[in-house]
Amino acid sequence: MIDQHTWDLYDRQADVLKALAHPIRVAIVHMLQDGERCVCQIIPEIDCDRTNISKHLAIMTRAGVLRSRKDGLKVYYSLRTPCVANFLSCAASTLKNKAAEDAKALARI
Amino acid sequence: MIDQHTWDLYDRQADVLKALAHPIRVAIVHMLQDGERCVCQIIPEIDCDRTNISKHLAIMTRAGVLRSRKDGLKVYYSLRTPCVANFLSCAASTLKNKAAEDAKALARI
DNA sequence: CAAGTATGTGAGTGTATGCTCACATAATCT
DNA sequence: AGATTATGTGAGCATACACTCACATACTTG
Repeated sequence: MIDQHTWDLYDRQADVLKALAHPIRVAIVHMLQDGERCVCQIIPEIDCDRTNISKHLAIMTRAGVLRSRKDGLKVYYSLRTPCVANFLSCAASTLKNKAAEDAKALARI
Repeated sequence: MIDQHTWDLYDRQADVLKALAHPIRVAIVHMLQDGERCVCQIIPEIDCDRTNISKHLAIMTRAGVLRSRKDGLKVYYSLRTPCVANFLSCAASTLKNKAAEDAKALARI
């Protein structure tokens, strides 16, 4: 049986993962892989309501995935922990792997 | 502007992350780090409804995170892509990192 | 083949999440 | 100071998700 303290940890780890589990947030993390960007650079790349992006940035910041820095009118966001970028490539290889196994399974039929 | 094909990729990457973004599923991935387990081994570790665990396993399998293998009455689950285990340690260091920065920010006040 | 064991599924309900709109704040510029 | 630009926030609605219960399937064993 998993004890309460361990569940708390799993809860918070899940929160970090939740913070990345949305296509728009994946896109933002992808953009930030090459360094910090201000909101005004992120908005034109992602075709959706401005305030929506603000909220996605807030979610990731609250979860500890992003860090923000204000410079004049602009707010710059960056990845707080670079390892989160690996999530994306691992997710990609998971998809590839599954596609390959599914194809093999079909071939067997 | 991000094109449609790239959004499709982000969508599917987000699906993989969603498949891990739940405390129970984090716990299961944690268990499977040391190798495959049958459902009957997972259930007693996690104190919740049996059918609920079935559904969480189905979600992760559909997303390509887990693989299942039937042996007699039992079904054994394992990680399809070992790199997903890194998610947990990266999530943990994200939490640690954020805590450290928050503490530093408080100290500055 | 009947009973038992291990696991999966569909329907219904409650809660959480995402999105948009109107409004708020904060720094800059004239 | 007043106007403008960049960003954030709260309320309300729509959708998605997690959970439970009753039921279904599939293999095994007497």
